[in-house]
Order: sequence, then structure tokens, then C-alpha cells
Amino acid sequence: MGTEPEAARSRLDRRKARTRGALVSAARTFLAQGTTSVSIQEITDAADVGFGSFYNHFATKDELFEEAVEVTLDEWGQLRDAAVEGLEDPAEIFARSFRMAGRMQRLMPEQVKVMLNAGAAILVNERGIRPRALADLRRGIELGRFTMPDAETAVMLAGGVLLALMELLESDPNSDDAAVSDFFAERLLISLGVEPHEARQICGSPLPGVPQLA
Amino acid sequence: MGTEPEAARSRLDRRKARTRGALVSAARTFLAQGTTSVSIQEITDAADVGFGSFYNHFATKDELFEEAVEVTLDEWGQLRDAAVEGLEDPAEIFARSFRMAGRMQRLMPEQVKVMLNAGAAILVNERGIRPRALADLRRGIELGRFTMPDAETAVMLAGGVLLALMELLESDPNSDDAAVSDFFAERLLISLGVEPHEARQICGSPLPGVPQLA
DNA sequence: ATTATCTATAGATCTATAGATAATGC
DNA sequence: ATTATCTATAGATCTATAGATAATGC
Repeated sequence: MGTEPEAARSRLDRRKARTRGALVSAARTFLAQGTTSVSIQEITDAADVGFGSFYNHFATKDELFEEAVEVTLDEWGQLRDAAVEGLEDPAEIFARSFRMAGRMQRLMPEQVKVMLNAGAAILVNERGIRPRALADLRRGIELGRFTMPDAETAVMLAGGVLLALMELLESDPNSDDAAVSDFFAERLLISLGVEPHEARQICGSPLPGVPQLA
Repeated sequence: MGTEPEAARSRLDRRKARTRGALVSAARTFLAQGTTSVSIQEITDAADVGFGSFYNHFATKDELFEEAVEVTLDEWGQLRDAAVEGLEDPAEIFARSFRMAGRMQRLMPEQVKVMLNAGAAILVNERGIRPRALADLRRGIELGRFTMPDAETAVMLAGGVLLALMELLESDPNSDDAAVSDFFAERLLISLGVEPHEARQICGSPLPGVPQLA
């Protein structure tokens, strides 16, 4: 294990990764603004990278934008993993992920805007939170915590409610994000089949601090 | 009242409207495919309209695409109005609109794809179904049919669930669209505060045939 | 010596407009 | 006579690449 976590083998590799990261980060900024018709020149300028470097990493703009979305989803997934550490009950795990996700709108507005601009297809993207939520819900169904026909259906329902929550917080910047998130989580648990009084209890429990990304 | 409903005043106006309509329709096709980086030339070719005609109607591509989304939302709103005619109970009105909307994925796949590609901002677009759903939900809250803090919150929850439903049907073309739609409607009603047994009853009632657009 | 980045540019593509043509109004 | 549509094109912009430069490896 090296002193630097996740470090690439050589300095060359690290430099390459830095350039790539700058491009992805710039692309994400544009995705968050909803301006995907920028030129490659504008992207490399924003990334503070030579124009030609773009082609060392991506063949087309779409390829870069796609990666930017996936990187964002992956970060989200890592945050979720850190947030639910130590929990056992799938209903609690699921509720905590959801409540944390709602709070992301204020904590990481750029990432959230990327999601909101990405279209509904984000709900079936296999990167990041979806596979995790799918596993939580499947386990919850098996244990009888949720009364849903299948985890696939449950994860779509949950994803749709999450998108709506984030868009609501986005469009109403003065609302109480924690309260709204917990309310949505509670109603979602109810629609997944959790008893109302239990849903309220789960969604009223204290949350740990927001974990930091590596 | 003229013999032709909605007819523009003169033949010239009608010709103009036809050209504009062809552009909007072509734009919608591209929106449904998710290919919004086409050139104006490609759009006018698809619309079978001279290149220069574009500028008689729109200043930029974005303007055209925005209109294409709004026209789609408006059509949706008209369908909803026809579908709920004669109903009184806001819970029933709301449930029927939602169940019909779910069935749209198979009946009008292009319109649905436009919605799904539009991003979550579609949930706060003031055209089409949102204002209608907002009114239904507000009335339902006032009458005590729904236990939600406000209609604004309720309409976002409903919109998110609808997006998820449409994306699920989109990604699983062989599923039973009516059954899945009614299931989502039922769980949505429950999360809005309707008693489970009543939600099931409302969402199991027969639907009228799909009304035609004018 | 190798590899990635950077700059410069040729060629392709795209936009916006001018002016010609066609359709309609009166 | 008026209005919208169409064709053609100048100028702008954008992409993809070639070749030079800089950083790193050994």
C-alpha cells in the first residue's frame, strides 16, 4: 500500500490522470449548467488544458459527458456506503441513504444538478447508487420489510421520488432541506409497505455527519 | 364558429402554421431520440422545409426545442382533460389522470420519450399537466382526501413517481403497462394519504377508452 | 527514449442573411 | 402588393490531426 491512496503507478500516470480529471470536472460544470453544446475548445479552456489533450482521453464530447455522469454517480455511491456503515436493517439502511441523498442538494449542488439535467435514464444507470439501492430493497423484500412485487419496481419508485425531492429543493432554495427530505423518505417508506408509525420513527432518527469523499 | 376548428384566419396564416408545425414535429422526433446536437439543416430537412424558413419562426435551436417540449406538455394536458370529464372526487380525478398517463408510454412513445429526455426540470414546467395536477391535489387536500402539507409538495411527489413509471415501462417493453401503472398509482395514492384499501379500489376501477387528440 | 501535452492549422461544418421565387390577398 | 418560403453563400466556428515542446523514465 502506497502512502497516497489510489495513486497511479508512475508520475506520468498521475499527470495523465490529472489532465483527465480536469476535463471530466469541466464537463461536469457544463452538465450542471445544462449547457452541453459547448465546443471542445471551451471545455479545454475551462479545464485549463491544451486543446489537443482532449483527444488523448476522449474521442467525442458525448464520451466525456457520459463519463462525467458516471463519475458523479460513483461518488454518490461511495458517500452512501460511508453513510450506512454499521447499519443492519435494510429499511434503515435504505431510509438513511435516501435522507442523506436529499441533503446532497444543499451540500453538493453541482453533483445534484448533473443528475437533474441527465434525464430519466439516470434511473436505470447501473453505476453508483442504483445497484446499492437495488440490493437494499431486495434484502428488505426478502425479510418482509417491504411489500413490493420486486426490487426492480421498488428501485424505480424510490428513484423517481428522489429526483422529485431534489428538483423540489432545487426550485425552492429557502425550504428546510432536512425536513423535506425526511418527509419524502417517510412517505416513500409507506408506499414501499412500511407501517406509517414505523416509517415516521425511522425517518426521525438522528443522522450521522456527512462523510467526506476520499 | 368556422367549419374547421382552431383554423387560423387566412390561408397564409395556415400555411405559416403548417411550416412551424413541421419544424416543431421534427424537433420533437430529435428530442425523443435524445439527439439535440443536430444542425438546423438536419432539422429543416427532416421537416421537409427550406433551410431559411427556420429563421421565420425561431431565432435559435434552443427556442425550437423548448417549444417542442411545451407543445408536448400541452397535448398531454388536453388528453388529461378529456379523460377525467364527468368525475368529481379529486382523488378519483387524480388517479385517473395518473393511470392514463402511465398508459401513454405504449400509446404515444414519442411524447413520453420527450418527457424522459427533458430532465427533472420538466417537473416544474408550468405547461400542460402540472397546473392541472396541482389544482386536483389542492382540492383533494382541502377536502381531506390527501394528507399532504401542501399541493406543491404533492405534485412533485406525483411527478417523480410518474417519471419513474414511464422510465420503467420504457426500459421493460414487455411488461404489462396497465398493471404496472395501476400499481404505481395505488402506491402513490397511499403515500399521499389515501387509505390502502380505498387506494386499491380507486385504482382498480375501469378506465374509459383513450380519447383522441383534436 | 518514451509519453503526454501543447500550438497551429487545414478542411469540414454550421449559422445567419441576402435575394429570388412562389403563394396568397385584395 | 404582400408575405412566406426557398436557394445560395459568405463568414464564422468547430473538429481532428500533425508536428513541436515539455515532462518523465531508465
